Amino acid sequence: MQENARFSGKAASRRTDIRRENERLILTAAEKVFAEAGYGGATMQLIADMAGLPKANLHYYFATKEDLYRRVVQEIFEIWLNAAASFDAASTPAEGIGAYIEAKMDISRRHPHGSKVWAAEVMQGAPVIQDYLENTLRDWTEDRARVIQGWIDAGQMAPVNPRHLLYMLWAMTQHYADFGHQIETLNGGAPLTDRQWQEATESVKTIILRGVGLD
Amino acid sequence: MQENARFSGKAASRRTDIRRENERLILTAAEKVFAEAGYGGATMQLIADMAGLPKANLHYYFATKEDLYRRVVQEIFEIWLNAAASFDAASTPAEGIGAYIEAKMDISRRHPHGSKVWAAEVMQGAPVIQDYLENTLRDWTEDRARVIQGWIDAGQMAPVNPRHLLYMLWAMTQHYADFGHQIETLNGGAPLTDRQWQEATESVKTIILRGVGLD
DNA sequence: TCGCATCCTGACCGTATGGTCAAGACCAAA
DNA sequence: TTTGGTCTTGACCATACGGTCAGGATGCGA
Repeated sequence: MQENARFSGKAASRRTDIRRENERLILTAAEKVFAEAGYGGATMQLIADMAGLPKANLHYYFATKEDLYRRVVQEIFEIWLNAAASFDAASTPAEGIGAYIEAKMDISRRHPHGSKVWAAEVMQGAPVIQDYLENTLRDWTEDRARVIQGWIDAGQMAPVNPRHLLYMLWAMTQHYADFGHQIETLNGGAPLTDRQWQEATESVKTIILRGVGLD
Repeated sequence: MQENARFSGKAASRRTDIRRENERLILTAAEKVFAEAGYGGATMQLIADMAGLPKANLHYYFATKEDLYRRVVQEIFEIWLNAAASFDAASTPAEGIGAYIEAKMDISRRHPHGSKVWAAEVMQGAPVIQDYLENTLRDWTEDRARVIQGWIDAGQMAPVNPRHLLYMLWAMTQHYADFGHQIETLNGGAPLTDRQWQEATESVKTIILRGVGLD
C-alpha cells in the first residue's frame, strides 16, 4: 500500500515476503483444520502446529480465530466466482454448462477443504458470510438464471427452472469435495484416480446436458 | 427387557414413559443443536436448555456427548435406508428412480437437521460412523448399482455409471436440506413453500429422468 | 553502526466446557 | 408403610481454549 512497494523493483522486500509467506502458511493450515474439525472443533493450537508456528504467532497475523476463519471462507468463495468465467465465455448452452461443470469439478478436486468449510458455514446458517449470500451470490445467481432463461426462450434448451438447475450443478459438483470421504470409502478406500475423476465429470456432464435437452 | 413389560398391558409403565419421553426430548434438541453449531460448537448446556432439562439430566440418559451424537447420526442414517424401499418396490427404472427422488426430497424437507449432522460427520472423515460407511452403506450401494446396471443391460435406460448416478441423487436431494439456508436466502429470505418444494422435486426428477433416457 | 519498525514467542489469564457426585424426590411393588 | 430401584439436580472439578503481553530477535533504511 505504501509507495515503497513501487520502488522495490521486481522482488518484494524481505519483510513483505515473510508476511505473505506466513499468512499463506497459516491460511493453508487453517483451511485444512477448519474442514476436518469444523469451526468449533478447530483450535488455534492445532492450526499453529500444522503451520509449524507458535500459537502466539498466529494471533500476530490474525487477530482472532474468527478473522482467520472469515479469510478462509472468502477465499473459496472467490475461487467459485471466478469459475463463472467458463459459464459466461460460452456461446452455446452446452458449451457454457459443460465448461462450468468441468471448472467446478476441477475446483472440488483441487480445493476440497475450502469447499467443506463453505458447506459447514452455510449449514450453520452462514453466521459470518450472510452478506455474501444476500449480495454477491444473489446477484450472481440472478444474472445466470437470466442467461439460462434466455437460452430457453430462444429454444436452445429444454424448459427447466434455471434456479433449480443451478442448485443441481452446485450440489453435484461440490458433493465430490464435501462427501469425498464417503465416495472414497465406497471406492474401496482409495481416492479417485485421474481416470475416475474424469469419469465422474463425464457422468455429470452427460446426465445434466441430456437432462436439459442438450445431447 | 424385563418380563414386566409383557405384563404391563397396553400402556407402558410410567417409568418407561418418562425414559422414552426424555430421550426423545434430548435427541430432538441435540439434532438441532449439532446441526446448527457442529459437534465441536455444540454444548451440552445448549442442548439441555433447548430440551428444557438440567444438564446433569442429559448425562443420566446419555453418558457422554459422543454417545448422544452417535445416536443422532444413526437415526438419520436409518431414515435414509428406509427410503430405499421406494427404490426397490418399483418395477420400472423411471418409477424406481422417481420414487427415490421423491422420498429423499421429502426427507430433506422433514429432517433438515439430521441431514446436516450427517453431512458434517462425513465431511470430517466420519470419525464415529466409518463402520456404517464400510459395511451397511457399501453393501446398500453395491446392491442398487447392480439393479441399475440390470436396467441398463436390459436396454431400459441409457448407459450411465450407476455409482455416479447414485452420488448425483444423493447430492441433489440432500442439497435442499444441507444448503437450505442458502436456498432460502436466494429465495428472498423466505423458506420454500409447498409449491416450491414440489417444483424443486419436479425439476430434479425431470432433469435426472431425461438425463438417463427415461422421458 | 545506529535506530526504529516488524516479527517472534514462552508464559500467563479468565472463562467455558464435559463430566462427576452425593443427596434427595419420585414411583411402584410387596 | 416399607423398600429398592429410577429419576433429578445444584454444586463442583479438572482441563482446554482463545486471547494477551512483555521482552527479545531480526531486518533494513539512514
